[in-house]
Amino acid sequence: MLPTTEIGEPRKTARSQRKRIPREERRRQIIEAAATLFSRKGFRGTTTREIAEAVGVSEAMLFKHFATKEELYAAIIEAKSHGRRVLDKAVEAAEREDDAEVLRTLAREMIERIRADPTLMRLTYFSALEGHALSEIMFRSRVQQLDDFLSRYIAKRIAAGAFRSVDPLQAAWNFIGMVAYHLQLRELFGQKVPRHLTTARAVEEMVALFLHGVCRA
Amino acid sequence: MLPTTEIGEPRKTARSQRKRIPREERRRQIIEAAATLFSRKGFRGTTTREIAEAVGVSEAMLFKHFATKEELYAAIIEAKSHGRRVLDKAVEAAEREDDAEVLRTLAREMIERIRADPTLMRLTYFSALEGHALSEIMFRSRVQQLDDFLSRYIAKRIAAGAFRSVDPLQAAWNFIGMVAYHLQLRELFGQKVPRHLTTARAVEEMVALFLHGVCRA
DNA sequence: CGATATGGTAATTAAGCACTCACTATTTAC
DNA sequence: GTAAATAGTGAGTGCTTAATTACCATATCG
Repeated sequence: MLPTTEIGEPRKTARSQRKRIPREERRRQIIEAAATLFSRKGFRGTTTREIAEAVGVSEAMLFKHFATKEELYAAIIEAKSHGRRVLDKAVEAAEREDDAEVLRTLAREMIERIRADPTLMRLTYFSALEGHALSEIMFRSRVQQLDDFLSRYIAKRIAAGAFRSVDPLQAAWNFIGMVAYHLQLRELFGQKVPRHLTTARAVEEMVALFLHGVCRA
Repeated sequence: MLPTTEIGEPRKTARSQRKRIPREERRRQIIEAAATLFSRKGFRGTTTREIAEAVGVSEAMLFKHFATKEELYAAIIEAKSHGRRVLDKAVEAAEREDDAEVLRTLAREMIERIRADPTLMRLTYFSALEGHALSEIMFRSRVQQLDDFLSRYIAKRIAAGAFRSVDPLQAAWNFIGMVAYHLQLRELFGQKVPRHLTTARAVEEMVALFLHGVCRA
């Protein structure tokens, strides 16, 4: 309403020790903050103002980096989707044909990574539910490579005569499903778990069930 | 701005064949429409206007029935949470100690119901992600009773010497996890599935894997 | 019939939203 | 030092949203 000249304007040049931060780093900060917020409250549930506050800059700054909120979202997917692969360690065990170790490592890696930072998991669920086109990219790059790796491994072990003749893809889904449900219960639904059921114990049960389940009877 | 008297007011009494519908039925209509929309676009992603339009009624009407959007949400949970139990048929098989049939029925029921109407599943995910306090109620009433039933059944079969001595709760989670992941892939992530992997086939693979996995070797 | 409760609406309000603009401060390059 | 480039902002804009208000229409019952 009133022109800004109204107030005495104590232009605190001295106080304005605004941190001038190089472009790329600011960009990373924004992506990081936005990812956390989106994963907690969803795309629609997060305001650009909140993101700006979390970073400690003005909203206008966000839009200097990303023309739209949507574009910021895309940048997050882009940044998060090609992280290190979950299965580096498992590949090693697979070469030695150490079945139990392959499964154990796979499960542990999945669980450890997601527990350390549930952002990506939640973001993926949110995207899928909100029907974001980008959810597919996220999903493909993360989950599907697991399916591929494990189902191929199973197929190989069947060919080698070590496993029964099950459907490799379905078998892979079955194992990954156990792990995924474990994570879902704990990270998403906050399910209370009896004390004796440690993560390690749970993983061993999954591996044992699976291996007993597929071994040639 | 202008007083409403400005326009000639063509009070179309004749055209206003407004359907006067009894209170309770309207209420149900609203809940049904809102549930569908919330499940598709989330609580925050759905506007009261959309809901009103879907019902074919003005927004004001919604607020005559439910003081706030939040209250409408609560009513949905209330209405949806005590549906028929998923496990009526499985209980029967459990009494005959027909292991394969127990698991098969359980899996089939879960899959059939959710495919027939994914509303509840999606609503549950949304609530959990959006951190709605009500998600717990939904989750408890729906998922947890499955866990309870199956883990008790497994415990019984271990005691009877039919199954290996696994952890009953973890084993139950393992099986339900397989089914849940199956649903998640198809209903949430729209995963393409090879033609030979019909639902029936998938269920049989799950049951076989589980039973081979827990039978006393 | 007329009084009354009830189903229904159009129009409005106040807040919140993504996004813009005109401008200021701080570097960096010459 | 000065100029060009770059990091940054306060104060909007116009639109959408949940929620309200003030008023209409129809059914029911004495």
